[in-house]
Amino acid sequence: MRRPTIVDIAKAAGVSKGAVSYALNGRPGVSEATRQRILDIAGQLGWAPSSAARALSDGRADAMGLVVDRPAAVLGNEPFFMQLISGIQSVLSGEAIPLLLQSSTDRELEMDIYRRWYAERRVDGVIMVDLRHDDPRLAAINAMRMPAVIIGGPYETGGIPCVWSNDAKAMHDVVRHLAGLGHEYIARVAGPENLVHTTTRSEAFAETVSELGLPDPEIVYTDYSGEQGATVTRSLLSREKPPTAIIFDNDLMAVAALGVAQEFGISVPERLSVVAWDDSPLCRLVHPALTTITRDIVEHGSTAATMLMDLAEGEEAHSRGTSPAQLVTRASTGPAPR
Amino acid sequence: MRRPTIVDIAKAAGVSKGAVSYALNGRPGVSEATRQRILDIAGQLGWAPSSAARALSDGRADAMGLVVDRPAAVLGNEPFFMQLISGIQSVLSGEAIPLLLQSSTDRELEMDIYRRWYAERRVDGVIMVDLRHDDPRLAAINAMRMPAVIIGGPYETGGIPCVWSNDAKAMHDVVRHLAGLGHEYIARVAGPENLVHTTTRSEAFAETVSELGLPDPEIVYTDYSGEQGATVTRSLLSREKPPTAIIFDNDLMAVAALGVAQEFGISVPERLSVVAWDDSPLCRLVHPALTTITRDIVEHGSTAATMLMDLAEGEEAHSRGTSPAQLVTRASTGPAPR
DNA sequence: CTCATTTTATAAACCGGTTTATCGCTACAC
DNA sequence: GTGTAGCGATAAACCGGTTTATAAAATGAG
Repeated sequence: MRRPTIVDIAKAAGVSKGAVSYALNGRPGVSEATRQRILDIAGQLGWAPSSAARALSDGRADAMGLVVDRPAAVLGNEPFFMQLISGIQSVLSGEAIPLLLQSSTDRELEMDIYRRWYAERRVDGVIMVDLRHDDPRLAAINAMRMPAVIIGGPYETGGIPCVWSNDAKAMHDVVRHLAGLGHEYIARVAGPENLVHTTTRSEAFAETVSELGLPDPEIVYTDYSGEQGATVTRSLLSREKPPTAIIFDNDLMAVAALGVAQEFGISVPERLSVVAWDDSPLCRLVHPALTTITRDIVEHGSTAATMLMDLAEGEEAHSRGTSPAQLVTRASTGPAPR
Repeated sequence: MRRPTIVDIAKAAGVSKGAVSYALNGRPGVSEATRQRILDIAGQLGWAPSSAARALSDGRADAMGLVVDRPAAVLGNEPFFMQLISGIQSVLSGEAIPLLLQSSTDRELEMDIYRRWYAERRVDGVIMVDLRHDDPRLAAINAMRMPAVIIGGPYETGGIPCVWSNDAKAMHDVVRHLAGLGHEYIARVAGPENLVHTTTRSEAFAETVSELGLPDPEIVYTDYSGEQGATVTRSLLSREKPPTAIIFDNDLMAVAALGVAQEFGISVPERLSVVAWDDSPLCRLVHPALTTITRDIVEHGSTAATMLMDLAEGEEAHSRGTSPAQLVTRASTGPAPR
């Protein structure tokens, strides 16, 4: 039951190793008859190339990597990552390139993993998520000269190509939607402050609010968890002058807010409008269904994977924006209470 | 910026390749002084062993694989997988062993992936999920003699060791809980019928119901999606004699059911009790909070990974049960309406 | 002091592919 | 008939490690 090698094939076909290699890779150097004979024998023996031998010989790993730097518990509840992964897979699977996945607990460990993967020739490149301000990973990646693509940006990427979505525009749309419904006191419950895209959204939020001449808004930062979403919502609704609309940075916190509102006897959307970010089945299932910003996360993944493949081939890759995010209005937003 | 090899180290230290190998692997054959010198130089050069070269030389891949055979869209909404993965990672990361992840669309493709991975020496073993009746993967794995561990069972595993949870006992507890609250018409909204654990739960459900002398129950099979959960719930609640309690096979469908109940003006738990399966933050966030069966999914992953490592070392591994599933009663279950 | 043993180190083979250099042979142009 | 391409195939080097066989040097026993 030993796994067959090209030497086994060569013996069986009565030719040399080299001839077998040419035949199996479809390159010139063998006659058509010999090629067919070799292919047949390889098929019979159930041969598959040893990725280790290939990698050693041509220096390519034929694998890509993704490190996810969030607490494992949070992960399972963020549809974002699995959607991203499935987008990545849709491209890589076609090339029979596996994705190496490892979760990490902090950035230092994450950089170690990158270094090790690349030094060990386990991957040809990586996709990076959760871009931070002054992100130390950028310098590390650049120093290693490892092909990489960032999900996020387009600023502060240190010259590394990225796949970005126009969060500022999306936030603008949300605020205008709410203002159009008569809301004046709009709050924003954001993700972690050190993430670049959190700041991008916050700035767009503040800008649009001020453009519209609305009172100074409140922004609260969280760790994306449902617990913090609930806590923050409770605190906001307990104010003397509570907001009439809240924009959340993911779906889980918005769902938690619905629960808190119900607990407070505040009906949605009559007395409070709620907006989530990144659509998921969850947003459609809860009652009232959540108004959200819908982005095509799967597309983010497939675009990034395609760019990474190009980079690994030695070609250039340029940052790309994704299809624009859409505001999907559902039952959780309505006219501001009088 | 070429990645350094042991030859570079050997040159720098003025010794042979072999000496470097001994030094780096902590085996006898070099003096303590030489070993230190070599280690220092390796550190300075930022050397890491080429996994390809190692794999080629000792025949080990130092990687494990997981194929997820569900539609990508469903994946993002199932906390199960990310939790399982994080459990697996918690063991593998410690050994610096990456996890190869690939999603597939059908079982044939999945078996191809296993075959290729193993033939290409990309993995030393795999973890299999979603055990089905007459699962063709079992024969394939056994024929390849590839180390593997199944999440599920303990029946129909074809002799492959597994990590299983006592679903029958859990289902028994749920039904008794509901019966204790006075419920007689209890329905079960299950996952796909061809999964072994779905049948296990269905049998336990039917058995317990009949033991308690309750009327013949209804079981409906779905694809786990929120949409089907909602559709089925709608149909059940439209019956002339609707169930007063419904047990779902995951959390998403239970959440969908809460929405449908609200839509129908049926209050939970006063007129309908709802039970979910596998706890997640979601179950705590919705209103009313969902009564669920809680299993330690992360533990499933870590146990499976440990067993797989043993198998790959050539040791035997025996199937193991996990810590028992717990019924967590929350606000979504209450006394049956009169 | 000699001989046996252990320690330290090296050269070379090996893992399974890819690739380069080489060679014999046929086909073709001149 | 000679020179030159071009085809089909092979031998051998190479990728970066591990491991075996072997040799030289240091150590110990008698």
